[in-house]
Amino acid sequence: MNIFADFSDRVVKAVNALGLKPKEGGALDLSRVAVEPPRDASHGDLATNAAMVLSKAVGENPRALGERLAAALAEDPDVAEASVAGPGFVNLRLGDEFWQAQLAEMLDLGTDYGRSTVGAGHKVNVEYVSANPTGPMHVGHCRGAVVGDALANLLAFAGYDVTKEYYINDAGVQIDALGRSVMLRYREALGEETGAIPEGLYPGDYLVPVGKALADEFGTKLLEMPEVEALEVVKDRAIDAMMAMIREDLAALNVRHDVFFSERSLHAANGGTIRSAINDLTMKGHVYKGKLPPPKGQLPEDWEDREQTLFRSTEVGDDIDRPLIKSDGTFTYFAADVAYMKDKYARGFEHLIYVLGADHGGYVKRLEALARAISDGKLNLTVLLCQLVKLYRGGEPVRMSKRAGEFVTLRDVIDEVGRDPVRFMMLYRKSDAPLDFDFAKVTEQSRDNPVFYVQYASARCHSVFRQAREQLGVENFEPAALRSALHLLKDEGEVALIRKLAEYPRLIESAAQALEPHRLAFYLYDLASQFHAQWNRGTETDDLRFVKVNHPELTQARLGLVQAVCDVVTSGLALVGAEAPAEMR
RNA sequence: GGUCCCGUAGCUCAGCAGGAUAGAGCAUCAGAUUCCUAAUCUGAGGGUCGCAGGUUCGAAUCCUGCCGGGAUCGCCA
Repeated sequence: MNIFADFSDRVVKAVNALGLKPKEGGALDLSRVAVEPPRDASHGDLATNAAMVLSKAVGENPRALGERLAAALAEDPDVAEASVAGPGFVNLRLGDEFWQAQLAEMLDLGTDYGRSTVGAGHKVNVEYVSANPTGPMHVGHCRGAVVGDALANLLAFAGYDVTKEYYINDAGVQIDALGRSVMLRYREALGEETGAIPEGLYPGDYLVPVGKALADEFGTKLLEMPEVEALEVVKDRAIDAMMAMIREDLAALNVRHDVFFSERSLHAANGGTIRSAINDLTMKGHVYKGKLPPPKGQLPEDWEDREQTLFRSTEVGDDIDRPLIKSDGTFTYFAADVAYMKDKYARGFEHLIYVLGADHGGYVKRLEALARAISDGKLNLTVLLCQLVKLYRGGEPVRMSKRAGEFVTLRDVIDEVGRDPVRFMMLYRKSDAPLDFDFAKVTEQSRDNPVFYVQYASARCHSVFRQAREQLGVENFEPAALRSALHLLKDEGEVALIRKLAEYPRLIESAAQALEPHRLAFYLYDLASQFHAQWNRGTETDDLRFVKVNHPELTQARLGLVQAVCDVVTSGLALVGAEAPAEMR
């Protein structure tokens, strides 16, 4: 349960009970009333801005209104103290019993604690990765993959009906190049002397086994058929092989998609699907034939004014109209997107989320325009642009040359630093800020590394349980036992920890609604920090140790708290896509 | 030139649909190990939130304009 939402209702009730009337007449606007954790814990457990937000409409001094509201809220049995502070905040302090009851509820729910229904089952499609199937995934794909996956996890946890989708760009010139590259490897496998890989083809060694497999399967048969036909076969096999490789890369990163959607399938049957999607747009008056003005600034050298079939996206919010059919009659990449988005809309999605790299920034407006045109404004569309990841090794930038086929693959990164650190670090920054990724630092198992800090909290929880079992001679602590004496948890550090845990449901909801999975990583860091602090207080004050051999009841209560911390850390790390280890070596 | 993103402590960054005295980590300095993993913790110093206006009870947060950095800019995907 989100206690902030709960108390927000209670505050609204209290406001209503005061019988406030707006000066201007009509109904009182309560939409801006909020209940939040106060910035400074010394202010109390909860704070509401209600008095400040309403004072103007009501024509009453905010502090005076606050006093009346505080008096009303003090009637609530869970409220130990209600006071007015600052410009008119009403601060609430809740009784220990309330927090102990919260903890009991957390323990009942286990790792389901924090699961929410704010999503109300709305159908959301999260499209991410969508790397071209022309080679293994490289680091550039990594951030979008993790952000998209964690976001999808988060949305599902918050009650949305989420589909994780991968759009396979298996059409277009890069696939032709892939086909010809593999054809070369195929002939090579048959013993032909093929020489150097020509410019424009993919030189990577990873295509060698694909050529070999073709040689094994077909022998020289492909050489005997017309080249166009042979290339189709080769492309088929090559795409399959590349996607198999990509799926393995994704699995290594703990990324799993529900749907792999092929761009090529849209082009099948002579582009019928795309043609019909364009027809739909045409019927709605969004398509015309014409010429685009040249881009401002410096004119491309080979600029030629040509007539194309254009999407009148400027009428639905874009800056410039966008080509659908090239001057030579073939479809643009965007044309396939029209059909693809139409398909998503037909599948019943209410919200489409695209996780794209910063280099696709120029694509955002036309996608938004397209969503409006296709659905008459009913379809929600959000593009999450992930800024670039800069790789460093001990402070020095890592150079990559795509042309020479020298790039750091995703697999290289995972092998070197491990899956969990990669996932966590990719989320330990908001996605619209660039991210520096230093191999040395991420590998380091130290305080400089937030991944280990959080995972250590999980390990420490398990360690406390191990110690408790040993010292108390108990084989296993029953869930009921952990809950039996929670009333003994009165230390301010313990209650503070429960408060922090109580923020989790609200965090899930707000992070999901804001589409900001990084908040989860920061929350986990904070929680771990508070837990480590409480643990260490036991080193100063013996009474505060979690395991007290002479006080089995108190120990059980504290183990209950440790269990709840463990559950939230485990749950949060699962959303991040990392493990919550029982011990660290 | 157009569009989008960023600008917060020496460095790397948080700041939750505008709220109280702007927070962490690193680095610096001073401390804590007869004690559940010191992979941890406690404390100190460190800020004109790029600049200038505006909106309002209240702005790091919203609006406008500048400055600085990055991404991108017809028939590539």
